[in-house]
Amino acid sequence: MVRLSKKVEYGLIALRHMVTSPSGEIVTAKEVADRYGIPYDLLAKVLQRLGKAGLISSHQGVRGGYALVKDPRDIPVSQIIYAIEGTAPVITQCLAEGPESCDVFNACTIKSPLTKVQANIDRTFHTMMLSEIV
Amino acid sequence: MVRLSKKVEYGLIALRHMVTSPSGEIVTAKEVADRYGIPYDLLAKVLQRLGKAGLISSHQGVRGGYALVKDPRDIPVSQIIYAIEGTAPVITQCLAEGPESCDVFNACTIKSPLTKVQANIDRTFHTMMLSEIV
DNA sequence: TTATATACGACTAATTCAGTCCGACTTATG
DNA sequence: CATAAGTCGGACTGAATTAGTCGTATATAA
Repeated sequence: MVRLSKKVEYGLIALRHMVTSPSGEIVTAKEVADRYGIPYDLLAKVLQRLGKAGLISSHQGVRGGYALVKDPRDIPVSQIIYAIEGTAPVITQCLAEGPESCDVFNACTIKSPLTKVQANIDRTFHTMMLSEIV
Repeated sequence: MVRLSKKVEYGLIALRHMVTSPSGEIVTAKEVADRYGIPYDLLAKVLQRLGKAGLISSHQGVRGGYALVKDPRDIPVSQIIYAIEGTAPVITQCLAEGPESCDVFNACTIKSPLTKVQANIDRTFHTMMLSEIV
């Protein structure tokens, strides 16, 4: 399975929504959830993580919400995924968590070749910017 | 999560083993399982699927086993994944199973842009050949 | 005839993901 | 200063996927 999580999908939808909104406008989690039929609680958590990662700014209290602060051309998809999932998109466990996590590590013959595949994946997600997702 | 399944990892290890074995030599599931510390039953199933897909030949009975029949330079990784998983590596459900599978489909604004990312992934797995995994 | 293999489906266990719930904190506004 | 509208964040549950196991059938070399 090589699939983006729902959280990432929801995050991208929300970010795209912000990109296409009037510049600097604050948008709430509820608005986005209603607009796109996304579970509110889940989306809220996703936006919080994007906020903590500094990809968007968050404003608490009445009339609070989230807003884009960076140029979408400067936000690679890889960064979005990392902010939401806490890990980069990595195709094997040992590449993600190190040798200890794999109980075939010593006998494994493919980890080195697979770094080539991984490099391509990296490039894909690093090159694609939020601005291209519109 | 963007990760190859254990089945695919095991399949790649086994295929690599065959590629590096003396040409045309028959290798059994047990051999490979022991050699690399892979669960036998699981590996057996993986090899059966690779056999059914025609990527390797299978031989039943005493002194049976599996052998490479194609040039590893003609076997793209995408084909290996498809043979083992039954599906191509696709980053969203709606790209894999069609609109019905997604309950946000109509409101979803990112499916079209994501096809660009998908195209890169496709190219990566389609371009990388088994011969490069050695 | 027997030992050694693959073939294949059903099943269970473990892990991950999606989604929900709840209480706390922040702040604009009447 | 009370209240409503927001974010913040952890704990929890249920669903889905993946990993691994088991049993039985079938093929075949010796």
